[in-house]
Amino acid sequence: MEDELHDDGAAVREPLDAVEAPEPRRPGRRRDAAKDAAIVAAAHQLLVERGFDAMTMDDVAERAGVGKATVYRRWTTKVHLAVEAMTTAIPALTLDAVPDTGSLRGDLMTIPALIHRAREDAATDLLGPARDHPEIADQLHQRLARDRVTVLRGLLERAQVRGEVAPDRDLDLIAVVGPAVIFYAKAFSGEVFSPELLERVIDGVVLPLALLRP
Amino acid sequence: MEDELHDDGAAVREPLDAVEAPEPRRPGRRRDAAKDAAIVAAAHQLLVERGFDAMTMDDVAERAGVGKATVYRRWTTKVHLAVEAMTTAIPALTLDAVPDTGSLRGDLMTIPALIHRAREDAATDLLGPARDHPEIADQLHQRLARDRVTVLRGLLERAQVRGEVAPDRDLDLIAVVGPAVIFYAKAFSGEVFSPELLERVIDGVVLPLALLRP
Amino acid sequence: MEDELHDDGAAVREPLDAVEAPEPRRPGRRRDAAKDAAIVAAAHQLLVERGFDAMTMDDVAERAGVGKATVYRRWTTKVHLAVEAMTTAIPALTLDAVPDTGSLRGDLMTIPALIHRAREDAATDLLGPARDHPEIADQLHQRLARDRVTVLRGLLERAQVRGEVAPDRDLDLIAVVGPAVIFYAKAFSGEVFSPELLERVIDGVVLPLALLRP
Amino acid sequence: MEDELHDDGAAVREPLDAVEAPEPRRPGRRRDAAKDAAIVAAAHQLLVERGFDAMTMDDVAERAGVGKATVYRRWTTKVHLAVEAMTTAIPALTLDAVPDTGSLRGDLMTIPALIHRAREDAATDLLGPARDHPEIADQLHQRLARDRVTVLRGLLERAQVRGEVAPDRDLDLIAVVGPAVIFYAKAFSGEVFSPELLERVIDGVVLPLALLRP
DNA sequence: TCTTAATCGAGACGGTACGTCGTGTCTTTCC
DNA sequence: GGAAAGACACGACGTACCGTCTCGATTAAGA
Repeated sequence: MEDELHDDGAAVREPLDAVEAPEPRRPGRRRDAAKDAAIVAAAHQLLVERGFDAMTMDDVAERAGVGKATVYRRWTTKVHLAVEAMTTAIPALTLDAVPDTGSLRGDLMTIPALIHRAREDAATDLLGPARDHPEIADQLHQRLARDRVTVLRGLLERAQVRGEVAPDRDLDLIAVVGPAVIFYAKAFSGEVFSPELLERVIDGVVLPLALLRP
Repeated sequence: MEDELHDDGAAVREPLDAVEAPEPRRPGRRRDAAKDAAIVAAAHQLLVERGFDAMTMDDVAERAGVGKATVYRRWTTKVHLAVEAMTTAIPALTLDAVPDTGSLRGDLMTIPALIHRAREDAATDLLGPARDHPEIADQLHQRLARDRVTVLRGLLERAQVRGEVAPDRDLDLIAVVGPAVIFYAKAFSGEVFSPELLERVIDGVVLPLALLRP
Repeated sequence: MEDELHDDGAAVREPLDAVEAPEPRRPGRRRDAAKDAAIVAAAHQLLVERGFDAMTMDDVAERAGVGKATVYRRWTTKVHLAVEAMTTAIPALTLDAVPDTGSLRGDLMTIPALIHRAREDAATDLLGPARDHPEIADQLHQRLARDRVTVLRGLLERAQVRGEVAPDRDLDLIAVVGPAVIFYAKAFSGEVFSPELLERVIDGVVLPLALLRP
Repeated sequence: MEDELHDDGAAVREPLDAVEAPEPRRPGRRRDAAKDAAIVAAAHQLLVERGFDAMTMDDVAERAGVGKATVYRRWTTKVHLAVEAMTTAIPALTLDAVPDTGSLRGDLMTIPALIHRAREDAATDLLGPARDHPEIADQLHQRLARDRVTVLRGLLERAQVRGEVAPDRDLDLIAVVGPAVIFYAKAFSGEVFSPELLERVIDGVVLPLALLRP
């Protein structure tokens, strides 16, 4: 998924059905996957500890026990690395991960466990710098926003099938409202995510918009 | 309003009616107010053209036709200046500025004229850097978010008085939903503000939440 | 003399006789001459201690108590700085500095005091790197070689006037022989300069070539 | 001759007539002698083209069509390789190579053909770096200086036997003067070697010092 | 009018991160 | 085990930006 950003130095992969392709592996020492992990881990720690500006590429390299060239061989820029570090740390979110509780409200209330607060702060720092690297911005948006919205849409559809949600609703819009309010609250008033806030949003916004009118 | 940030350099001003105060003005050349404007203007241009990171204090000074010291005499930090530049460019928004069209929907639809798109892009860059300067973050939040939410709340109240809005609604929450969705759309999918988006949000979210059920 | 290398930052100087020229001093803070000295001194120490390759620009800056930019503002390159450091450390040599002992041999024997061994070692390191910077190479050659040869030529002329040296001799060539042999001995056999070597060269080469045949 | 520097990697070679020796050859592929030549050639070209500092080990390997490891398996250091490249390019000089013309002047005038100018420029670059590797410095000195001085001494002795050269002269010193002046001229004034320079040195320095006084 | 004090433009300065590149070593795959 | 390819640790280089300081010139107030 992050292949566009994270140049893995390998030849273009054969399609899976090209069975007889003998995998023409180039010679030469291969990139050590463990370094990737160490670097990303170090970057992530520093990002959370100090924020984007105060994180240093030298520090990343040192903490990862790696030379600077090894870092730059994989990520061309501090921004690239930071984005990867953030998005890797935030696990991809899929519909399967959300248990089907049988009611839309029940489903939605399971969400808090999926959110990683500290990371998001740091991620916000990246919105600006990433603007000049569209591919990067895209990756950031994917993990930070679109993934979640997609999952929420899935839950709404599930509930619609179940008959809980009215058939004429703009699910795309409704799915975006929750994350939007929560993000906005944090960005502009420092209001941290809390179960109370979540509940208020669910009962005050999402359900009223989605559910059948009594 | 920005007095805390914008060091005036002058002794605290006496109230106008304190006639007997002998105006203890220090000697020396007075600050040239025109410079303030030139600097803010230059900063604002660069912010919009290039974004926060790529804006340089040397560039600001040069474009303003001013020495760097003159900039730093007024704003202690690049972040301070940038925030001032952004918030100055975004005029304060008050309820009085919104014409009373007689209906909530009508009121809400007058909003587009009040939004200055380009500025907001740059403002997002400041969320990160501003985090370590709470006073600054606060100013940013004020102009970029709270002002608007307050106005919206005012409109909702007006409509509630009128009987359009149900008396039991969480107006604080509803007032925040609109800006939140629009900001989120821009930050995470580059979706620019448009009248269509606004209409979709008004008709799909704000009015359904606010209005009396039929 | 080093003006071409050491960018003064000052406007072209008026000729001395342009009395009424008001010296149009550019505005702005002037370069601190003390920094020049500190940097050159630091560079020279490190050059002698460690040699050219092991001398670091960061170290120079640190030891001089100066930022790296301050160094690079004056010398564009490590090579430029090193050459300046070497040539500054080797004081310019002029004919006046050599006492007139009354005999050519006497004059020549006063030379040892004028030679600074350690510096020359380091200077040799610069011959290679300086080759791509002709102006630089020139400065190096001036102090390391031409100055000396010029002084020796002066001594020979003095002796020629006195009648010690035959009138038909190729003084340019004879003046170069001494330094050449001594440099060659050091470069290619590590033979350090010593009064004995000097005496051997004077009595075995210079005087036989210069003096009148008995 | 360069065996100390050029690690053969092979067991000490058996004399050719040791037929019964079962050749205890270690297992594994043998080193390809052609690579040695290719590497040295590449190094030499780059040395002449760009000088020591600008020559890169990666470049050498690439131009030689060889892996970097293959280079380092043979020469432990860039300096080692460079010295080998220079000294190999400058053929060993022996007395036998100089035709006996019957006169000292005639012998000396045959020298130009033996000098390879371009190489020497690069060789100068090595004087500095080689200083910390005494064995290396020694090899450099051998080829660049001692070989020549030895040959010149031989010529002088030949002439002394012939009665051309006075019996009381310091031949060691006289033999060194010529190379010294020529090297000095090149190193410090960029004066290239030329037959004219050689003639001037021979007639102005070497012969006057060596020959019997009329 | 002279003194004093602050502002101004220009630009030097200390510090520090960035991204690049070179050396010498190590790893992988093939021969 | 040699060889080509190329990853790796280390560490220097030269550039750029931030926020501070210095210089001489200018501009008020107060004596």
